[in-house]
Parts: sequence; C-alpha cells; structure tokens
Amino acid sequence: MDIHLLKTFVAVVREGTITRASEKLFLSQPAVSAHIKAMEESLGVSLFERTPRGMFLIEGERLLVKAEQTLAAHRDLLDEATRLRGKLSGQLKLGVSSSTSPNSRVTS
Amino acid sequence: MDIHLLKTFVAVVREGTITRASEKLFLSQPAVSAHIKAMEESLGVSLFERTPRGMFLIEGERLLVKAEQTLAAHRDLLDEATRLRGKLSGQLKLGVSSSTSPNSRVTS
DNA sequence: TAAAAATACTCCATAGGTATTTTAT
DNA sequence: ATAAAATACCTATGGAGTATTTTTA
Repeated sequence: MDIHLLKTFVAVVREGTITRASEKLFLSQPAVSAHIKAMEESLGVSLFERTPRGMFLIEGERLLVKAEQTLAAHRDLLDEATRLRGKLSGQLKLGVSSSTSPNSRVTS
Repeated sequence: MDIHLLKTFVAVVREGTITRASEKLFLSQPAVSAHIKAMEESLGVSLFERTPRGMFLIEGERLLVKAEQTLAAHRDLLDEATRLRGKLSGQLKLGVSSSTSPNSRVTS
C-alpha cells in the first residue's frame, strides 16, 4: 500500500466529498475515487457510505486514527532523512556532481 | 513512497546483503537493489556503504527506527481493518454477492 | 434534477523479472 | 577469484488524466 492512499483517505474523510478532496490533493476526481476503491479492496472493507451529498465514514474512526498515525510516523521518517541529509551532505553525490570522484562517500 | 520500500529497507539492514534480503522477501536481487536506490533517491540520502561483503548502514540507526515505527503503525491499520471486516461482514457486498440488494450496507 | 461518484478509455511510467556486467577485497 | 551489487533490457501492470455515464436524495 502506498502512503498516498492514506493521504487520500484522510483527505476524503476531512473534506466529505471526493471532488473537494481531489482539489486539495491536486488530483483528478477519478484518481481519488480509484484511491478509495483500491484502499477498500486491499483492506477488504467498505469504508464509506456513498450519497449524493458526499462520502461518510462507516465505523471507521479508529481506522482514521491509525491512518493518521501511520502518516505521522512516515513524516517523522522523512524529517529524520532531512536531518541526515544535512549531516552527511558534502560527502554525497547530490544532483549534478561536476566531475566528482564516484567514491565520494562517508569515510569514517 | 510505498510501504514495501520500508520493508525492503529493514530487511536489507537485518540481512546485511541485498541478495539475502531478496530471498527473504521473495523478490529478485535487482528488484531489491532498485528499492534501495529508489528510497535513497526519494530521501536524498545515501543510506548504505556498499562493500563486497554486503550493505552497511551509514548513520541510519534512527532512520531504521522510524521505518520500523511506520511499518508498525501500518500493521496496526491493517489489524484494525481486519477487526472492522469481521464487525461489518454480512452487511457488505463481499466477493460474489448472489443477487443481493445493492443497498446492503450498515443501517445504524 | 443536480451534485457527486463511478466507469470507460487511453497513454505513459514504473515495477519486476532474467541475463549480464561491474565492483572491490 | 569471488561474492555481491548494479546495469541493461523487456514486458506487463497500474496510475493518472479527460470525457462520459450512473447514482440517489
């Protein structure tokens, strides 16, 4: 499962409609619809009640919490990577290396 | 980022070589190699020291912990989904629904 | 009937596999 | 020389978009 599915899930719950969520996420409406469908299928659970007014979570409060926790942990991971990037930079081949030795790694 | 990348990352750290990790993960060696590469690129950090003996984490203990925490949170999410599945089953259209009303949803 | 979601379709990017080459002790 | 990683190449699947249809209060 991709982290993006979780982001979409949370966005749809928050926004209440797939259409509004798709705007916030800068995705098309069908893409968001597909995310939700993929998530429901991979989890084996119908998550939402579909109505002409939008999407309503079925019994999914805890699932929402777990999704948010997973996203938070992933954000922490990214933050840690940023920390590392600062710490190690200079010894890495970042982006365009102008004829740098291919062996530019951490030596200690 | 896909959860699978994190699983691969953790497996490579644990096993010490991409080759052994690939066996545990039931993936080809190049697939695992690509996972690591993708992860390093998306994070912008070189995670491993490559040697003919295997892969060694560079300064990545905390990153490993964060990856494990994210995986744990995701596992919790899956568990919660299983719980929900049990709770809601019977009122869901699962697999082959033999001429069931399309309105078979939770009513309360 | 009107808003919202789902479907159909097309296209391209990506993921994974096998085979091979490169690397570094 | 050897175990391990990286690369090359190919194929198939999936993800995203636009356009359209279906749904239901």
